[in-house]
Amino acid sequence: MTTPYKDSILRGDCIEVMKSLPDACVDLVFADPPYNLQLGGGLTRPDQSDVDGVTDEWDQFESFAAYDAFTKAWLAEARRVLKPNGALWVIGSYHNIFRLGCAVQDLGFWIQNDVVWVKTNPMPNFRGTRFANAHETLIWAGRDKKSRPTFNYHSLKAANEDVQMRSDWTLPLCTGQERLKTGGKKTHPTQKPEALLHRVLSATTNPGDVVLDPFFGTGTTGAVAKRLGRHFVGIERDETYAKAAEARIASIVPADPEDAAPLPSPRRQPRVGFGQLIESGLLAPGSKLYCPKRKHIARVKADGTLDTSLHQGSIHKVGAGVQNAASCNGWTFWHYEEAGKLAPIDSLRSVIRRGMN
Amino acid sequence: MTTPYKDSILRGDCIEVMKSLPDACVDLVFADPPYNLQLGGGLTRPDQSDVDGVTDEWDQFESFAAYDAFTKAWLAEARRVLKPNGALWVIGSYHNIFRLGCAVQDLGFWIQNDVVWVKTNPMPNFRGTRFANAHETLIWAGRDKKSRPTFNYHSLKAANEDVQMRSDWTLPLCTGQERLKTGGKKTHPTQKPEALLHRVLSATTNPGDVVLDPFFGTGTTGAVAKRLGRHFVGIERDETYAKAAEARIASIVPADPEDAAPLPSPRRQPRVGFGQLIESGLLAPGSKLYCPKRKHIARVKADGTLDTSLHQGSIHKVGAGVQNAASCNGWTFWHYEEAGKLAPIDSLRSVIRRGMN
DNA sequence: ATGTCACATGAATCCACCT
DNA sequence: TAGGTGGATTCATGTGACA
Repeated sequence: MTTPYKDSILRGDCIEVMKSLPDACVDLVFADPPYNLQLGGGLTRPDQSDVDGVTDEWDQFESFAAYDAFTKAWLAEARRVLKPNGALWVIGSYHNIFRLGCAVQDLGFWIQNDVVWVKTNPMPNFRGTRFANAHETLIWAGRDKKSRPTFNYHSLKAANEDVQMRSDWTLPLCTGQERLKTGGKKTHPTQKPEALLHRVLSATTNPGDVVLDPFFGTGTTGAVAKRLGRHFVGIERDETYAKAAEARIASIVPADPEDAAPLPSPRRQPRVGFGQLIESGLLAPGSKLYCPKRKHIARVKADGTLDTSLHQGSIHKVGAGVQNAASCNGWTFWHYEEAGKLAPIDSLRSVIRRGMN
Repeated sequence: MTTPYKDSILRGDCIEVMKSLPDACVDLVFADPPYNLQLGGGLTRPDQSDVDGVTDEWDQFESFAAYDAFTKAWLAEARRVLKPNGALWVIGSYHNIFRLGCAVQDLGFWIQNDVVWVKTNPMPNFRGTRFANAHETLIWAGRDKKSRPTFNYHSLKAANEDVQMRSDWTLPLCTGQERLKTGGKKTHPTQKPEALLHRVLSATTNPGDVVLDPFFGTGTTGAVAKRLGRHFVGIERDETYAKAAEARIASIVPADPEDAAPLPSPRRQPRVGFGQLIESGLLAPGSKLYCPKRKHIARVKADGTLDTSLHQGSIHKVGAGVQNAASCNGWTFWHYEEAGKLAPIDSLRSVIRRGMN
């Protein structure tokens, strides 16, 4: 399916603009919604300076109700334009993240993780009345419970000292050269660091995917998407921000497609059956396989099954059987002998796979 | 005002029991309510052993609506029994924290901070499908917008190497000797570490204050309160938990009020992965890395892995691969070129680390 | 006593594909 | 769509056996 408006910034209110997009046309939505909605949106009442407690609480309730209505409206549209296996990221602070998270769940999204962006250089709390607000929260959710969102597990692990990536990410704020300036002042009050979007997009999209950002601002999502070989659709109602984003993205040089591809996952490699090892002559019928400690021995049969005195069947079933386990990965459990040493039969599968290229 | 039931554990449903308490009688509420986990079938580790998930009856709810109704009911009572300047702490994970936070706001509490408990030793993700769930979230809120909750800013700062205490707390899980056992098995599936409560109570209560915990469990709140010279009121409906808590608290020796009990360790040095060099723009996708003698060349990929014609993966795996070695420290093996000279990528990691201080 | 290694375990919404 | 099967998948820490 082709996505309209690919790699461009649409002007207008994101709810209205999303309504003009077809169903199921984007792979990912990344959203950094405002939480300090001012009068312009017509969503909150004015902040009365001298009110009694009752009115104060009522006012607070009204504001929350209006914010919730706004949140549900844009999230519903975002969900509609997501593909079945699409996913959503939203980011917020304690002012709005609980309302966002609640709406995400109520609309049928299925949360995969919440992630905390721990800031290396947060703004201190000057008045000494609270803890320094040193983090923001992101929510990663599939379109629904059945969705299987993209997750480049092996890339993340390899990039993280071969240890799986955790839900806490320590990253600096957007400062210095990266921070867009207009006349010496910051162009946008809450510009997100590209490193944050880099991690989001390289973790949960593939090259060529389309990422929608309904609160595009100065276009960090678009800039990183372009650099990583992903497509973006931005929505922004403030022309100043949109113009700044366009200029910024125009200057981005995309990575070579070869460099943008995530590490291939074993789950997506071509399937090689155990029988192919015998067919190809890598293992002879009648040869013996051993568990790592040589405690269990099985005989290879010509039809691609294993045989012990007690168990017959696939390498997995027999491996589970001899261990009295519920399941077993026969490729790593069973070993063949060569020059007196044992090696997993998985290494023979690799030989077959190499021959398939 | 005297508080009834001080330093004791009340048996029963927390909503009913709280209704029997007078208005405005406690200084702090700490609550660790059921998380409504909604786990699927069984989960096994890669070594085939079973994961002991939380499948207790008390964590089961019909729907989000049922959970929300329960949440609002106990929070409303908690708010009623709080003094005007009293405060609330709740803890949860992404399964329930957004619903908790919403209810907290809707009922008129005023959030001071959200705090993330970053776990040093979380359970990994065993199937490689998500980020390791390595944190939980706490919300600290005043009874209402006008409340001025206790906050021991200066003692926190002094105990934190004279740096302002932040909203991210790095602490280990409750394991080892601290974990209560019954017949060799854990007494409670979700016992919280005392270090966490220590930080909560020393930060936001004064000696002599009364702390109510409506989900007392095995009484971590009571144990820490007693040690720190605070009073507690616990509510627990499971007699086994309540009994265990009573025995535990009886053995606690209160600290001498003069003693500044040591606060748990400061935050650990976060891991810096090779991926962060690319995320931060220190290395561009497609740039080349060399071994010291330029015999081997690898290309940097956007996902934080390396690629030669033969090997793909982490800097360490690829370094080992090209040398045909069992292992390799990629940080010192791989070099980048600058002004015609080679420098180890470890020097770029130092740049990242400097930015994190 | 000291070091090594095997083993256990923690609030977990934890698979993909084919028939 | 429900069920069956192939086969992919873990980090930090504490305890205890054993050399």
